[in-house]
Amino acid sequence: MEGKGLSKGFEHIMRPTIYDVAERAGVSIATVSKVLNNTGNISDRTKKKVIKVMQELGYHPNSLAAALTGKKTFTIGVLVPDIANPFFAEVSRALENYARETGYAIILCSTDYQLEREQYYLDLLMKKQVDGIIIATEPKDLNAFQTLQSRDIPFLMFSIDHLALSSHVVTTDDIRGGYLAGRYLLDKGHRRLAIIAELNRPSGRLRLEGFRRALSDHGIELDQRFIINSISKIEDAKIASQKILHLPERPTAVFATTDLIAVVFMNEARKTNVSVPEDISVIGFDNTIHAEIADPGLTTIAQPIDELARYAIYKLLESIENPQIPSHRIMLTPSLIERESVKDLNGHC
Amino acid sequence: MEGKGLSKGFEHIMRPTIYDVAERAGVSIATVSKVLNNTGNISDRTKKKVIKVMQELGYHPNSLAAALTGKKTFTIGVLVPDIANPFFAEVSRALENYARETGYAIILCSTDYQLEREQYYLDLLMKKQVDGIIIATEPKDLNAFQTLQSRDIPFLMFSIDHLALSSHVVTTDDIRGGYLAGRYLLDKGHRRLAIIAELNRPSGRLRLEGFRRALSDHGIELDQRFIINSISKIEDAKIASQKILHLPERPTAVFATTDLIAVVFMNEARKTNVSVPEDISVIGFDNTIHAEIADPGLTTIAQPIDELARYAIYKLLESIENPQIPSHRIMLTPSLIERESVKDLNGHC
DNA sequence: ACAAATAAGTAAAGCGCTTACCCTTTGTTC
DNA sequence: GAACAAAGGGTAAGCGCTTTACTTATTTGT
Repeated sequence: MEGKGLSKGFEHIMRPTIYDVAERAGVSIATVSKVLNNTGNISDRTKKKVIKVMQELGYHPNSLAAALTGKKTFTIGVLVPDIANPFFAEVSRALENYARETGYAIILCSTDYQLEREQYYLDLLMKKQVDGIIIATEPKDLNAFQTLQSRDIPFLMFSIDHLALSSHVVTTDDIRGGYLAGRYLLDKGHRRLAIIAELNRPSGRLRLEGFRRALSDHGIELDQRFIINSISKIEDAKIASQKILHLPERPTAVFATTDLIAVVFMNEARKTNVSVPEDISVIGFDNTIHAEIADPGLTTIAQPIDELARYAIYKLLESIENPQIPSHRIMLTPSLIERESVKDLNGHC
Repeated sequence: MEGKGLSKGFEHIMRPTIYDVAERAGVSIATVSKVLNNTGNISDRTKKKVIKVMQELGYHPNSLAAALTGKKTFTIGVLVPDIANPFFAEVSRALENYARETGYAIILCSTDYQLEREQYYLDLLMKKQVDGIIIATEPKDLNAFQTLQSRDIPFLMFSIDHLALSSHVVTTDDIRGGYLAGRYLLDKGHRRLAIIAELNRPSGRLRLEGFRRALSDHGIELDQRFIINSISKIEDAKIASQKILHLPERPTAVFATTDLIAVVFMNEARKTNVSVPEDISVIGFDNTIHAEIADPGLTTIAQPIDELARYAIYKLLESIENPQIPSHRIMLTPSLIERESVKDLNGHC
């Protein structure tokens, strides 16, 4: 036993180990381990004594060593494209919260939309032996994911989907979201509708699809010229907004597939002396802080972030416990948050 | 050597270890370790062979095991109060970015302003043997930090400071920031100035202090009634804004100590038919996306987030390498981002 | 051509913990 | 009070890697 514990005279620099606790408590390391994990049969008296010593020594078990034997690190990796994007910031927050509740920590990886970083991080997470991975970046390189599959690392696609991958998926029903937006505008009496969509992203296209269906269910075909493409960045959104504002026959309502685009549109409208919602109505998507802070408040489709996160953690942990479970895809329904950016045209007929 | 590697017939479930690589490459594990870390003397031929085998096996070294011997985990913990707050989201992004560049991963912990979570996370991070910790939450419980000190875990306070703690500190010079805001408004000819400040936070009070000094340097005393307290939340900010808007003698300019407050103020002003910047000028602090997206664009004091993050990582790694280095406090100067929310009164004299 | 120097590898001892598996005490039952 | 079962605790073998100390193969100088 001698020689395993604290080197004498170096107490201040060596962190105490299980040997130190054992020695000082006059028990074996097995006993200490058992009180640590509440396993085996240990008398109350011994337990108390050991715990007391741990506190005296300021002992914190080394979870690395534990993981090396126990096989679990209680860490999960989360891959997002951009943590500074309010949507992903909210997502991270929610994921982190549920992870904590179940005793897991999160390694956050922001890929900045770069494929190479995606690879780098996936590699890193594997090296760090995370117990599972949540992926919220659009998969560019299927290879990397196939590696995950083949190495039996549980993972889950969050808020995105890929047909080539048979993994767990937790996502918002974007089609339904788009439908919801369309339906709402129609209900409010709007007939000439435009959309600014992120056509380069699957979710943007799905939202468009839902929107289109809402209209066609109502006997209206979405005019091709009223579909404007834009990525969710301020400059791009400005350009797209101006296109809409200068359309020969201006629509009475616009559906923007992200709140950011919607807010930028509202600003551009104001600059062009077009008032929201008096002259033109706007509806967004995501219900980020932008929607809440905007003036007038932005009516928007809310992704059920908290629910998504809860399911994601739940499903992931489930498949960590039992990798055999066949993969599910869970699609949660978004909901409409009504604020003041859509005018009710019905009173005016 | 036999018996250490892959259990036959279980190749698909056991991840390959250094033993498997060694066996298959016909070398010892020491050799494999050396090519892995590029240490020692290994011939090119052997190196190539080993690398080839690693690829064939899809071998990823277990960094836990490495950390258990090598003493470093290449992981740092980051404690923020709320990852969904745009400022901290940006901070996390920047920190993560610099950490990645230096080969470190980040465990992100969002305390949600709760003391108990702070403790929980600090404990977790110690268990996970992080190499260092960056703390961006205001220290409520000095005890916990003292533990860090006593256990010789390098840590660094980010964008906050505490006089009782002698640790590394990287922060924005809030006083100078407030001064900058005041100076700018004065330069633009404003004399009747108000401030909405987070008086419950040190940074808010320092910004107020700087603002006050700018005025007094100019022979103006900041009127006590023109100092409004508010936390940085929409509802609170609305109330504070209304107080200002209904002041008997309305100020010509307002300094809000966060962008969120500033933007809410702009919205409230608009609702009250007070136009920004025509009737009242506004200047914010932080230069978050809110400022950029606002209409009119919000003139604001930018915290040098990227620089702060760079220094923070740099300093932390430095003290990981060499814990003897005496603690420094680095204060970076904020800068003014000019947009359209402040009117120049000078032309009108 | 041969010792000295250097290059290329290996064996083995941990790192701090978990976990079979084993050995003592006690208490229990008839 | 003999026989047996828990309860309480200890021993020791790893987990996958790094590293020191050491052996053996290959150059190099003269």
